[in-house]
Amino acid sequence: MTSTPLTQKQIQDCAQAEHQRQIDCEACALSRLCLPLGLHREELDRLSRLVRRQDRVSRGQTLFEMHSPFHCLYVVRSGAFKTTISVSDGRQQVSGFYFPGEFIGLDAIFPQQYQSRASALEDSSVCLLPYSALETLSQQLPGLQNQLLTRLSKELSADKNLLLSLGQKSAAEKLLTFLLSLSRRFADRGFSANHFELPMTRADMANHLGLAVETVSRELKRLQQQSLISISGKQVKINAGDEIARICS
Amino acid sequence: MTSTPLTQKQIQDCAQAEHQRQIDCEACALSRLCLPLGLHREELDRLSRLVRRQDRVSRGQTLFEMHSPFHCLYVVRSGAFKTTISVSDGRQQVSGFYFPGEFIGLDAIFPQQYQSRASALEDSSVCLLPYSALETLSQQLPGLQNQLLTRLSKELSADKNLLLSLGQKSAAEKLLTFLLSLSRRFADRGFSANHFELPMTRADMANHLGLAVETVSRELKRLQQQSLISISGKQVKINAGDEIARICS
DNA sequence: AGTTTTTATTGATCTGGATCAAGGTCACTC
DNA sequence: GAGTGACCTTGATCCAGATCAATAAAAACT
Repeated sequence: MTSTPLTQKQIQDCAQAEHQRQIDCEACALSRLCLPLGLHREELDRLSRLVRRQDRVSRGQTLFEMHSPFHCLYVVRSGAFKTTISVSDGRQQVSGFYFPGEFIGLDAIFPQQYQSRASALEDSSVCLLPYSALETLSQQLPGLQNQLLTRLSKELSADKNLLLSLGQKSAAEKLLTFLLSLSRRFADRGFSANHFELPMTRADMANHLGLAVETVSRELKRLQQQSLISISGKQVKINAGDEIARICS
Repeated sequence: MTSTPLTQKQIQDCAQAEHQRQIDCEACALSRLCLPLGLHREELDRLSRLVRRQDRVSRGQTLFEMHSPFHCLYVVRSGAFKTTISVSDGRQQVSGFYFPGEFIGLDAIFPQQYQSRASALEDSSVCLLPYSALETLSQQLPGLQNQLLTRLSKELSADKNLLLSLGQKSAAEKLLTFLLSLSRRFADRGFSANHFELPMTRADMANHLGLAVETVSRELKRLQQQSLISISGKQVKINAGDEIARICS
């Protein structure tokens, strides 16, 4: 039994076909963070057949626009992305940041259209997962079904936590909670938990946390004066991770 | 009001507690809003076999505590629930409200422990879905897998919208957006979209929207003075649904 | 049916963080 | 390496909504 091949239409719907290549999930350096987790060699092969890769997504480029029809999930391969929801009067909310191995577009499964705009924070690359084929395949591979459900649930958890931040926390607490979550995600990816570079601007951070840019600037400075963090431009050092974790929990 | 948690036995073995009965999903009045959607008769039968029902969940009673081990998803049969996340210092955030046909506990799938406390806003009843059995069965029933993924995605969409409210909107806008979402959910359940009763207190509403109770009271009054709504205690009338929808979009 | 408790309203005052305003710094491009 | 535009910081002021305080109205309990 073979998995459903991608139709030309599906490929074009997802993005521009010319920059996409078929790939080998088994050989991918990201496989420990990505879908393949828990799949066997033969299963990986079937997964590989439906995945497409888009290697060049340059800074600022969008993967999809809000309300455009949903066909593919995206997995970040390298770089970083943000998603933005907007209201008719122009106000917008940065609803999430996405790093290698993370899925973009999960909230589009139900309405069958993307609920936000996704754009690259730096030069990046992604894999495209045509959703209907993925759904069919995950019917046959329990590990894949589990991965999908888990990813959805994980993003749900993260969003509930952000709700807590936005609804109840002070500006400084919001920032600490945010930095801590970044720190943990970088650590998961094999980078330092205590020293990293922010891929987003102060404006993105401020908007995401429901603050003004000026407040972010001032509060980061204050957190540095308290020696909880050190910050210089986009370079962040977490000086008192345990203390911060205590404050945020 | 007393709040009696489920016994450890109930939590650990969803299928055995004395107030739980096996049920017939096919005969359930809620089937159009619930999991059975899209399943055939024979499939429904298999689903019915793993679902258990708990008919008496009285006002204030909890379904599960935050951080307790995850075994079951819950589907509201009648009544209404809220979920609450808390931080160590006692602050808490009402992270969601749940009505008949809606799933509680989806964010627990990934961490395998509940991420909030769920409690009944009024006398209610629920169905319990032992998750591991559900996962196994949905491997065999494509319609069921689709339902699960869809439910997760739908809640994700709803949360992203709430993030937009919390991050960017004024108190009045938050309230209108909230009332509109309630209105739509009631309408989906066959009730009036323009006249309904709030199942939660002002305090729950305020907390959910990141406001003070006093602000909720004052802003609701102001919205009534603008003739957008009529409100008296828990009775709400939506007078200008289209106008409200325009403001919220 | 009356008492207690919880929930809701209203008014007065306060404040965290927004907004306004002005420079400063960085990273491009040419 | 000078110019340009995007991004960040800092200071001054303002305001939406929080907090404090008191009362009123519902529920819930006895």
